[in-house]
Amino acid sequence: MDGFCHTVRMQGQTDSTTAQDPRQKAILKAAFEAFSSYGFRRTSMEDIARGAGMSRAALYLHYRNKEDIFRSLTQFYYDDAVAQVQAVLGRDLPIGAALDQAFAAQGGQIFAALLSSPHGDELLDTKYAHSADIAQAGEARLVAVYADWLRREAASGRVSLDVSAGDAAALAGTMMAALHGLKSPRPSPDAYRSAAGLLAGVFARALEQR
Amino acid sequence: MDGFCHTVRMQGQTDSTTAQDPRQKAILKAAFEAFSSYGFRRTSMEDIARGAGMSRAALYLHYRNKEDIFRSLTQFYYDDAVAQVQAVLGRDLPIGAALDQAFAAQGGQIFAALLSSPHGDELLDTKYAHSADIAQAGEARLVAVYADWLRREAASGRVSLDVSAGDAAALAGTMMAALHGLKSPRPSPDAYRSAAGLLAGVFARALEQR
DNA sequence: TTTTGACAAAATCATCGAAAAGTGTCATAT
DNA sequence: ATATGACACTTTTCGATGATTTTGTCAAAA
Repeated sequence: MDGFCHTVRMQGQTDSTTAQDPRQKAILKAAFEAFSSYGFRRTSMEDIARGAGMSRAALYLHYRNKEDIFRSLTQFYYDDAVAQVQAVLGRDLPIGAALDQAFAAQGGQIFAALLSSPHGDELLDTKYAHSADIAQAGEARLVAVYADWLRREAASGRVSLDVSAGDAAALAGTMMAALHGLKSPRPSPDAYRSAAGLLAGVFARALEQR
Repeated sequence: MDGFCHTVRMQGQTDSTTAQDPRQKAILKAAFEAFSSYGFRRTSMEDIARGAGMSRAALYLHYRNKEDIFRSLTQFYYDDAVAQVQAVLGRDLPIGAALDQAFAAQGGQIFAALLSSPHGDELLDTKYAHSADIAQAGEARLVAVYADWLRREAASGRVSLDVSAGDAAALAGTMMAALHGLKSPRPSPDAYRSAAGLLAGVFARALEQR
């Protein structure tokens, strides 16, 4: 597991900060390891501190408490996902390939690994309980990224928004929801990838200007 | 809430029987009311018996226990959903209308109301814990119904299965999963209907022979 | 400055027994 | 035939207890 080196922007109680700091990176990484093997409740600050190579007291110099760390991790995931999807969709690929790669980039990330861990259920609860706001904002950002892309492609005449009567946001929202649905049977990464690819093909065909 | 008058077929521990019997109908209806307002755990056999206008002892003449009642309710939902979807898809409508009506018929039913009740989470857990087999079989039946329809339409040249390389079952499965995804944000019935309609349009466009 | 050991406060856990509620199955009454 | 009251049994609930763990914040050491 790698990739804990991007910019993380906090909100609400959590201060605005970055994970550029190698210490923060180490903490998030240690927290990820601990959460995915023990779950949220069973992970103590001691566990995380030890994993990050520091004392528990030092940990409190960086994060207010366990919830704060989890929220930061959630924020990190969405920042990462948004960046990746944005990168893919900015690459001016054919519709089908763009959606396929965007879906893949979005699915195979940090949080997905967390949620498919042995304690996935509890971590999902935790996500809703402690970072519902971040998740909601993150989903909204993702929807916005897809919607922008749809509008761009529509403007250049490569896609038609007739399906949603021109409403790019509604279409993007439905795309996201449908994509989430593929995760409900807790499929293997491979099965998920293939279903996501199929779904990408469906949306591509539905959108292509004929 | 109405519609407890169809044939219910049990399996496993549950005996094969029907809900034609007005008593059974009354029991299922009472159970539905109780489950949706108290949740599964907090609903006692006494509650259901009273709601169905009989003594608790009489209830045991019809169902082995609470789990049995819940399983029967699950079975009832799927039988109903399959019948409705089958009816819609047998009506030889245009692709878009067929999917739209099928999605609607499938979503606005008994179980959907249960799961969007105040105790939706617990009831969802209950469903997985006590009737995962029925749910899985039901989902499979639904997928099969859609897959059959896809094959029929493909044979008559009205749809193309190119998106899934000719695999009707995979396509049907992805359709179902995507449809499930629309429920994750716990939308209002109206919002769900509109998202389902949009999704139906997307699949219709992707499938239409051009 | 930066980190930590140590402390007090808080939360969690296991255990207990008594009270309450719920379950399943009779013998009996309608 | 059906349905029910009543009985024995099991499960849940609750409050109280103390041991244990965890948390958050210091003053002090490196």
